[in-house]
Amino acid sequence: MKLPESFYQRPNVVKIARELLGKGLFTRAEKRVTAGMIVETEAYSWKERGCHAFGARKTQRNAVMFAKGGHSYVYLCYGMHNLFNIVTNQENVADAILIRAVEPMEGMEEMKRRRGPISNSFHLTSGPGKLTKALGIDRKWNGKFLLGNEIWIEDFGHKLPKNDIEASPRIGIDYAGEDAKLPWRFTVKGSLWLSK
DNA sequence: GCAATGATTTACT
DNA sequence: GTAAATCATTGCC
Repeated sequence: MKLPESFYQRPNVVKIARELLGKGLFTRAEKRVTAGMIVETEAYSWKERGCHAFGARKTQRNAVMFAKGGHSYVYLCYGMHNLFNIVTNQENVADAILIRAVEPMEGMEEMKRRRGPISNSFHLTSGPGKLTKALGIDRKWNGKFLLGNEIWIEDFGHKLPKNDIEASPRIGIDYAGEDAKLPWRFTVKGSLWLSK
């Protein structure tokens, strides 16, 4: 079943990031459904430098982070990669969770088609820029609500033992200084689909 | 108005 | 291991 609105609107973004592991991310693009199990997330909060909305600075790009929890935040990085985030917390509190990797579940052939014939299946969704391409997410998906029929997250009853979850520092945000060391990255231990 | 740069991926040395 | 690709957003002039 789909995760309820209330799941995203709780105040502790780090806790939500951890709980998203093992959940299913579904998209319906070009009339085809594709889905993957979330195996890697990172939490971002307006209180630390790693976040686009650091210090509650609102800009045109990150405006959707200030919406209430349960919206999607998609933006372009390095000029060519769409990164997918989930907005959490209450309205005007800019917290978000970056989905860094998923394990393919449904629509494998469709995802391979979008990614091109070159990449083998293990590289299909093992990175934030790759999974958005595989699932058909691009910047037009920014600001969508995660309870519609285009994109949503399901709890499909996957059992994830607590000791299979690992926390580590986030990746690629060296510019954030001390905040870069926060152990706000969560991964499923031993998954073959983690980003490298 | 304009230059700097990034929550990355890929290919090549 | 290193570097290039490539562009919207940002912040400063």
